[in-house]
Amino acid sequence: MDSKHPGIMITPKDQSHYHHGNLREALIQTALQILAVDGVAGLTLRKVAKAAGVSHAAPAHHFKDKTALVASVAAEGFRILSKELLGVADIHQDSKEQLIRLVRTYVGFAQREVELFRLIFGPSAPDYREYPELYEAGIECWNTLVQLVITIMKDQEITNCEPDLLAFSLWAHTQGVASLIVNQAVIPPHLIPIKGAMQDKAIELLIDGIIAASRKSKKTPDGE
Amino acid sequence: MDSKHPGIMITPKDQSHYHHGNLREALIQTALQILAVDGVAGLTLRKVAKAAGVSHAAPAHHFKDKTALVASVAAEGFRILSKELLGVADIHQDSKEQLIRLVRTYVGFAQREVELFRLIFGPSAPDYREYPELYEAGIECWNTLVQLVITIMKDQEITNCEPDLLAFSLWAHTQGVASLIVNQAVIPPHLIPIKGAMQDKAIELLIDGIIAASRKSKKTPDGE
DNA sequence: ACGACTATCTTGACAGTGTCAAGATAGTCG
DNA sequence: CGACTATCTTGACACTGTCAAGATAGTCGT
Repeated sequence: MDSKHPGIMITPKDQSHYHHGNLREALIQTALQILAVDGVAGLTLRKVAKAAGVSHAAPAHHFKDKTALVASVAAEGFRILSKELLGVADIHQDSKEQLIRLVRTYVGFAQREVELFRLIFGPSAPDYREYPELYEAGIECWNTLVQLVITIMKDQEITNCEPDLLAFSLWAHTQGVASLIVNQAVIPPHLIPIKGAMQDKAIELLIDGIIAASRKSKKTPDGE
Repeated sequence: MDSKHPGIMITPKDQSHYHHGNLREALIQTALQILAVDGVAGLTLRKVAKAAGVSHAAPAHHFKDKTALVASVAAEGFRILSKELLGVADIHQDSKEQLIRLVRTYVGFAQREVELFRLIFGPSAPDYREYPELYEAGIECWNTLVQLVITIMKDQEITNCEPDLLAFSLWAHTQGVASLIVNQAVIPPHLIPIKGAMQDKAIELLIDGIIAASRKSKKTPDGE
């Protein structure tokens, strides 16, 4: 048990500090690492405390609850995701390609940071209404997404729906793909080898659909 | 605490049985009710045992683990979902309408049985490879979905993609919508009032997209 | 420089959790 | 009727989150 997290120990930078120095941040980072190894179920306050080199009750002085710590970890997750999504925007290219890239980045994040993704979008996610930090990080992530979608819509001259709506639809689809993959949804065995291909196809289907729908509505404008 | 589950007590049908009679099934049903009230986090072996009127270690003789019980509960959830989806097939009507109905049913299930949905598709879901009962129930649910999609594809003369692929795409999208709603994903406040409308629009977008993509490919067949 | 004062961390305790071992009980079969 | 098995109970264990009380270190007023 002890040897399971060999390099995970996060020690204060300045040993002279009896007071850890920046325990709050250290706890979050430690929690992130433990989460990645042991999953949501294995993320324990006491384990985090021990790995950070403090007593089991030390976290209480920086986080009211275990939930509060989880909220901060989730917020950190949102920030990481935001950053990755922003990276997509930097690459200038065909906007349909960019859209696909966007989705791939999202799904890629989910696959790479499985447990973090589960934490953020799963049942263990804290109520964001109670944690402003989490809320802000989440909204920033959403805004990043919408901003990208708006750019792409201009490019593709899609005008038949609002950016928010399109972003939501895209988000839902992406979220679904990621969720099904990450949470190991029950998929027939003969489909498992081509799961990756299916995922790509599913994305294309949606994007083509959006564009096609936009073209259609340009010819036959629908007031609704 | 005791008064929180007033009518939840599931007692043996035949009082004369010291041996509960059918404790296994009773535990699953009790767990379903506790799950609905207290959520995944509140689903406790001891609580289930007490509500079923047996000692805290009694479940061990019917379920190897807590996870094993959860697996059975999840399997039951899949069966409920399957049944509801099948109900959609019974209603004969325009197949696009049927497709929308299908998605609505799925999302409706997620909204009505929030905690059960979280259990099935969340991190707490047991590995289906270890629980044949769960696997079978899941596959049956998937097959139900595919069967419906095949019917609809025939109706709409969609031939440019395999049913499995379309089903997966549809499933992913639906799963995403349900997941975002159920797990209270961070959504900007100004969008919350129109969340329902967005959900409907998102579905339509996908379905229109699929159909449009099918039409397109009929005119310009793409070998890939 | 010295004594309050506060922030930070430790120690110890508590109820609640899942799980295991050992014993009690009831139904079944030879 | 006695052995046998399935089923359930009791008691214990390590582990969890949380709280209260005390110890420690840094800061500030005087």
